[in-house]
Amino acid sequence: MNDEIRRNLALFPIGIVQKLTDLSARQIRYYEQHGLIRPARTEGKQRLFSFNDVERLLEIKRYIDQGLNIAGIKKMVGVAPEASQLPEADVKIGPERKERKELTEQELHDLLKKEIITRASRPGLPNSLIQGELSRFFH
DNA sequence: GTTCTCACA
DNA sequence: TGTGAGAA
Repeated sequence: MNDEIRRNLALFPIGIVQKLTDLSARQIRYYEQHGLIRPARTEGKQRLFSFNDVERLLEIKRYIDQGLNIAGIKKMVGVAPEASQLPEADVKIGPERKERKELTEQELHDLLKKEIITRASRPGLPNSLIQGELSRFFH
């Protein structure tokens, strides 16, 4: 499984993302409306965020803290005009899987660790997580 | 229990 | 942006 796929796997429900980013569900949904992120959806309409989405939210959060508004952030992050509905690497979490696997704190840490390790081993760090934000993941 | 959408004092 | 209603 390559990084591209792994980074785009929709894994987290909005609740997890809230903790990861310290953003309110309201804000997260609001940013989605403005095309800043485009999480996948389960058949039940629930949002599923990928690592890429989380990173982008952290990036957005930085700009918010810097006093930028949505309009300014759109330019910074680069909002794909008609990308609001583009199919993203989706994950099968539907009827066929009776119980949606719960993401425990431990599993979450493992996932994040692996993700971070792969980035750390690649000096090029394209869209790396910010050092300061990184600490949030390791309590 | 969690998330979704929609609407508003 | 927050919050509450009503549904899934």
